[in-house]
Amino acid sequence: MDRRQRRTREAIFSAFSQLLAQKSYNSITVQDIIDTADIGRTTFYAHFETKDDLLKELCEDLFGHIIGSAMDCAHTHGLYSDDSSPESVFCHLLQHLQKNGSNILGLLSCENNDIFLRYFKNSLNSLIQNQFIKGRAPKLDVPSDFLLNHICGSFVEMVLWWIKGGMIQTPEELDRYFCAVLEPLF
Amino acid sequence: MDRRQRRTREAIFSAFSQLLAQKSYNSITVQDIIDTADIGRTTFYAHFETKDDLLKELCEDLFGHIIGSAMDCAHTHGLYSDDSSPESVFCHLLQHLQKNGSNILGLLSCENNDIFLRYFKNSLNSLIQNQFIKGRAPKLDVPSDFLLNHICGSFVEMVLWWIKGGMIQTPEELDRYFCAVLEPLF
DNA sequence: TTTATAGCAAACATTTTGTTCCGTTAATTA
DNA sequence: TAATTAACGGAACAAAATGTTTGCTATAAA
Repeated sequence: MDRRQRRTREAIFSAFSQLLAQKSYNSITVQDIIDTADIGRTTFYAHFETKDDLLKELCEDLFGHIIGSAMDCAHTHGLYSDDSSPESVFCHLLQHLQKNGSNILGLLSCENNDIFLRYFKNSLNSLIQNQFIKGRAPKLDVPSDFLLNHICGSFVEMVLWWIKGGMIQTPEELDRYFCAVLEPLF
Repeated sequence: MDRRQRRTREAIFSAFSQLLAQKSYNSITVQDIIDTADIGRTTFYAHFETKDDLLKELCEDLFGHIIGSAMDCAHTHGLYSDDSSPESVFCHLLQHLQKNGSNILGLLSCENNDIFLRYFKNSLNSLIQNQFIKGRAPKLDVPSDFLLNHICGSFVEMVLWWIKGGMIQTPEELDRYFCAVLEPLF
C-alpha cells in the first residue's frame, strides 16, 4: 500500500477518533472529519464511501489487532485463569485495553460506544468460540451457544461498567470478578 | 393533551418504527418520516427538535410501559423464579416482549437495536436496583454494583441472543437458562 | 528519469435540514 | 351553536451537508 494512502487513512482515523471524543457520532459530519484531518474533500471520498463505512473499517482495524493478540494468548495460556495459569485471555484483553496502545479506550468511552461494543462482542465471539468447545464440559443444562453468548456478553458489559466507573479497578481485580461469576457454571 | 397532538405523535412513532424495520437509523431522513407519517413538515418540527430527540422520546414511551408493568410484578412476585414463585420479573419481561403488544420487538430486531438495548438496560437497572438490596445476600466477594450490572447486562444480552436466533425458545425456557447462570451466584 | 497514482482545490448539482408566514381545520369553551 | 384557541399543512426560504467531476500538482515506485 502506498505510503501516502496509509498516512491519509491514519489521519482520517485519528481525526474521527478525536471528534468522537468531543461529540456524538450523528452530529459529526464528513466536513468535520475533512477539516480535522486537514485533507481534501476528494481524498476522503477516495478512501471511504460514507461515514458509516469509515466507522466499520476503523472497528475492523482496531479489534483485528486486539483479538489477534488475544488469540495468541488463548493458545499459550488457557481461556480462564486458575491456579495453574493466572494469565487468562480475559485478563490479557483487559490489560491490553488499559495499556491503551491504540485508542480503543477512547472510543469505548465515547458517547456512542454502543457501536464499538457490538463489534467488540462479535470479535470476542469468534475468539471464544474455538476455545470453548474443547474446554471443560459445562455443568448446566443450557445450550452451548447460549453459554457462549452469556460469556461474551457479560465480558463486554463488564468492560462497559469498568469504563463508566472510571476504571478504578485493576485488570487482575476485574478478572477475579469475572471468574467469580462464571466459574460456578463449569 | 389535544387529541390531534396524540394522533400525529402516534403517527410519527408508527412511521419511524416502520422505517426502522426497513433501513438503518442513519439512512432514515426526517423527510422519510414526514412522508411515511403523511404529515406536514412544520408539524414534525413542532413535535420533535431532531431525529435523535424523536428516538429518545420513543424509547422513553416504550420502556416506560414495560418497566412499569414489571415493577408491579416485582412487588407481588419475587425477582427470581423459584419453587414458591415461578413468576419471576424476568419471565414476566420476556412474556411481555413476546406478546408484542407494543412494537418493542420490532425495534429490538432492527439493524440499530443497539440504541434500544442501551435504553432497555438502563431501565432494567433502575428496576432491579431497588429489589436487589433487600434480596438474599450474595455468596460472592464482588461489589454489589458489579453484580447488578452483570445481571442487567446478561439479561439484555440474552434477549438479543433470543431475537437473533428467531425466538424459538419460550419465555419460560429462557427464564430457566437465565436462572441457571445466575442462581449459583446467590 | 520515467511512470503511475494519490492528493487537492474549486466548482457543481442535489439533498437534507430547520425556519417563517399564513391560511385552514379541528378541538375546546362559553 | 358560536366564539376562541391551538394544531395542522403548504409553500417558500436560507443554510448546511452530501457526493461528484475536472484538471493540476506532488510524490511514491520502477
